[in-house]
Amino acid sequence: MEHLKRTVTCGELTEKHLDQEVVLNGWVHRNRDHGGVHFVDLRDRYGLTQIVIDEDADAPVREATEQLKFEYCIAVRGSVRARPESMINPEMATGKVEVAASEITILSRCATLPFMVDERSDAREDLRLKYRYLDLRSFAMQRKIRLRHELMFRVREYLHSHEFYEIETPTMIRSTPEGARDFLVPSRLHPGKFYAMPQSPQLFKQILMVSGFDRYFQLPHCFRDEDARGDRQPEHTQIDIEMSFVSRDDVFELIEGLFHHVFQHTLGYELEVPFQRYSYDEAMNRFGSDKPDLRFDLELTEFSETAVAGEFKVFQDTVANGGVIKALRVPGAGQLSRKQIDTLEQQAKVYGAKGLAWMKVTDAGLEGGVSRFYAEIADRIITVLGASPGDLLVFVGDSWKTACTALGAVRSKLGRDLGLADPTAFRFCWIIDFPLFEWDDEEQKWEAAHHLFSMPREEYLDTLEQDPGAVKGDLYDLVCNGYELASGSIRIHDPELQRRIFAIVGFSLEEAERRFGFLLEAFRYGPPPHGGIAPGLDRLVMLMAGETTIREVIAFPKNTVGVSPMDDSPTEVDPKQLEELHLRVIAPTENGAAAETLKE
RNA sequence: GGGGGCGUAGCGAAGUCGGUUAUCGCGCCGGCCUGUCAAGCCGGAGAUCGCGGGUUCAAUUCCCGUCGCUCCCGCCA
Repeated sequence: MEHLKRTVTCGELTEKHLDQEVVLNGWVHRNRDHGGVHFVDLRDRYGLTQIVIDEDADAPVREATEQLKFEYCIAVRGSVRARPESMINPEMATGKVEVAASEITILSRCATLPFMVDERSDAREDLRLKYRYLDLRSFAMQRKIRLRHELMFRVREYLHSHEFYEIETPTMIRSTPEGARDFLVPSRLHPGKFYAMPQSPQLFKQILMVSGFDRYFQLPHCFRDEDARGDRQPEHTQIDIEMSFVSRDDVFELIEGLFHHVFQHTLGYELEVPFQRYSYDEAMNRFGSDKPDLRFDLELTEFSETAVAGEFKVFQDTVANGGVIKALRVPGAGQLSRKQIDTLEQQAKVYGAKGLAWMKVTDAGLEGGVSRFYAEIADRIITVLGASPGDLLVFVGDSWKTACTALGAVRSKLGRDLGLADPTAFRFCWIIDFPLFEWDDEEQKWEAAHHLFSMPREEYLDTLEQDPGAVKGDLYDLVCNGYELASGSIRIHDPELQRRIFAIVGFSLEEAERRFGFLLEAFRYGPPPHGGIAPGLDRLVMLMAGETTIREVIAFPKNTVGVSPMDDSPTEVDPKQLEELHLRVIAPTENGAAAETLKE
């Protein structure tokens, strides 16, 4: 190999290298045999270089050339020469030169490919995942993986320069069933006992604060056994951050600086900081989402008061029963067909709306849909909504949350369908003042909206128990282009306050002790006030790469059913392994009644 | 757990309101070709139309079921 080792890469040759003898290593990207002269585009991570095998090349070179096929891994020795003027390829970084081969060695051969290693390859995703190593050879994938690396590097660079320590926490921890389902790891040494894979290093990073490492970060893998989506899969990476002696604004300032740094150095994109802030209530009211896409306007309007002045009984009843009516004015969408409006309604229904009322604004006033109920107050409606002829007005009446969410979904759909969002823009915002508790209808009890360790806003401290639903927490999300990119909070460090929170969600002291005893114990020893945040690294890279699934920016992702098509995990295991772990597999029955069998 | 979409050669697609030999591009195999860069030209091989069942003289096409992938709701930061 010594003799064949590359002296240059496939991306760097220019006129400066003319007449030099070089050795290149790489893969056969293209192979153009003209009978006499023969071209090979040689590819590596760094680019493409055209190799020329002249007709009068030595016999061994010609022989090797004949054998070349796509994706053969080869070494080429040759001299750099200028391409004839008319043969310059301006599309290629190395397009002004070529390498005249004097020696070609086949390092390894490649079987017939399941798909081409090519930007234009549009193989199905499951096939790409099965042959991920081939997929990753494409420049498109290499760019994304490189972006991911650059981002991780810049994150480390920035946080290091701001006095943060990168500290690893365990990947096998105690199961603290709260939030998502845990992935479990059976213990061989302790029959019947299990570790859990962390859903996040939450408790450990808080304990690191108790330890006095007042600025911590980590890029940990986090595991959640829940159904996957485009923007989430069982295993993801966080930029986990925790700081002591800080308020919310300190966390915001740090993150804004971090993101500004990262965007500047990876994409050359100048992020606007500080980010805009919206309370949860305001975001829901104006955009119908706690992760609004701010790249386009379209804002919801409160319409309850106006609605009751009309004669549409459905809306009147909704308001009478404590619900609200939300309106969305869509400028210039008056020409949408009945069918298109139907698809908007479908979208609203997916999010729980019973229907989508609509009217069109014309020169004559209001037309179509529910307009006949509002003929009397048409002018008022037009004024309230600031509407003008050609607009489409759509409405949802329901509970506040459902009305906002459903109409917000319509807003998002319109944004997509009408192409309202600038695809090259990154519009960040903070969503703050989330409710601390949510009422769980099924269990008939209060639940932590985020997690149990978030601090209530100071003004609610005296009234926590009276009206948990009204309590806002010192909780915050970072949102970009309609995606939740991070979430965090200022934590509770007062054991007494922590106990009150546990009580509200119905944890007895014993229960709390059993689940989080080690944290509570740690908090007996002078815990500092602290808070933190955890941006999702995969989603961030996904957005930066202009992708819509995080699978595109993970080297070896799982598919939507949690399978890794390349290594075909998960798999059954050897009975011996199960025995050692003191486990027995109970096959699921048809109606999933495995639990029954288990209990006996 | 629920809803939508997709499944036809190694890959990507077309087709089929039931009817002869299932079409195209890429790739693959063979040949030709001295300047291409998604090279070109000529020829060839390659498909139980996801799987199972049903209806029918006849099913890739219609019906039922099932599996796989994907998007979404639920779930989940």
